Amino acid sequence: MARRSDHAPEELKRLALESARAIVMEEGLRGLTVRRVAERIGYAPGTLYNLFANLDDLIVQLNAATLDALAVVLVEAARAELAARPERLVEAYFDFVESRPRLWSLLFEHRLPEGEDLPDWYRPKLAALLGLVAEALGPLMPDQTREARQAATVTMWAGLHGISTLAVTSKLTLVAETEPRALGLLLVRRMLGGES
Amino acid sequence: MARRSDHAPEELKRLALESARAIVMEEGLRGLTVRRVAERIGYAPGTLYNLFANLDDLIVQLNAATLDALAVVLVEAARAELAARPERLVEAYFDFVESRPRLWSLLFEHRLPEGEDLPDWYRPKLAALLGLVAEALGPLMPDQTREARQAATVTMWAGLHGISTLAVTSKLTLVAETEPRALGLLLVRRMLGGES
DNA sequence: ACCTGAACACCGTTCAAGT
DNA sequence: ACCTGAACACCGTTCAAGT
Repeated sequence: MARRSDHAPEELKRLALESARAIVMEEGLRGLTVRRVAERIGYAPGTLYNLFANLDDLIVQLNAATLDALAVVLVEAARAELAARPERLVEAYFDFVESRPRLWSLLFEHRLPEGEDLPDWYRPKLAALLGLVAEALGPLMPDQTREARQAATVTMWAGLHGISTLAVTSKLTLVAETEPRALGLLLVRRMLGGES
Repeated sequence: MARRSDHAPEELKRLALESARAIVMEEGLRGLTVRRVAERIGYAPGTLYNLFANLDDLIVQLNAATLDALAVVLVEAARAELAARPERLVEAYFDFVESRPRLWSLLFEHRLPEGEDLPDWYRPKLAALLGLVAEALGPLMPDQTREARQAATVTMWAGLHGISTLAVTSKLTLVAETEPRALGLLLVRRMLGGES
């Protein structure tokens, strides 16, 4: 058999990524298999290998879409007036994580095989997110060198990631009596040189 | 056949965990399978189910051993005189991560199946590590309430985790021109209220 | 050009049968 | 009491054969 359906290849890819997203949102990485995605879109498993190099490639593309969605909410938060930005950004970040914990987890739970690197088009997405935060918060660190501002931004970024990861895997709750987002805000304020 | 070897069950468990550790150090989580561990210790796959509930249980026990090893190096670092502790702790932490990146990655890459919780004996290990850091650095935050000190400690802990994770998965290098451990030290100093 | 379905080489886990 | 080996129900991936 062939040409089982009349989906254009781009359409089919979109469908596959959407099915994968649904599976991850329901069951996390453990539930995501090539065969289940194929079944969900009504094609044979082999068909997915016309659309993606392999399962890792599919996951990386799903993660890229998640990063794009995160960028959208952070851009919105960065529109706030300068003084409100730290809080708004932290709120937006944690809202995002808490509204799709498994999708967000996939961003860091998935690792490429030993020796494989993220594709070239992926890294600019990461850099853009960082740049967005740096631009939004940079004015709050006026007396710092560019290098110092960059270091502070990256540290905030990684720190928010760490707090969220531990919170999502419940490795924080039993050890901290403070809400993750309060810790995030504390981190950002201290990194900005605030005394709060 | 039976009683293939004369290993006491505790000895056999130790051997299995050691084989698992070796596999992870060489190939990471992706290379770690029940069948390969069994082969490595010279037993049938089914035997491992006499020693562990399943593969997740084996991994959790391996991770517990990793946490114990981390505790050892942090205790040593915490012996330094008060002013040197932040730097010594950060150095010890990153030395640990960089000397066994895949073993350390396993701590966070592995997730229990949906709805399963870490065993009761695991959480005190986490709490003890946090407590160790809190005790070592608490005196550097004398004018803070107990709650504030705890929040600061947890934030540092999660932040170091975030920096290390992103560094190990090379999601930091292309975006930061600063060494991970320098970012870690920056984080800790700022969280302690330093102006550096 | 695209898709199928079977095949291959793996998995985790269970369990009757052996000692 | 402990271990084996086969079985079961899955995997990711490939590829000849079909349209």
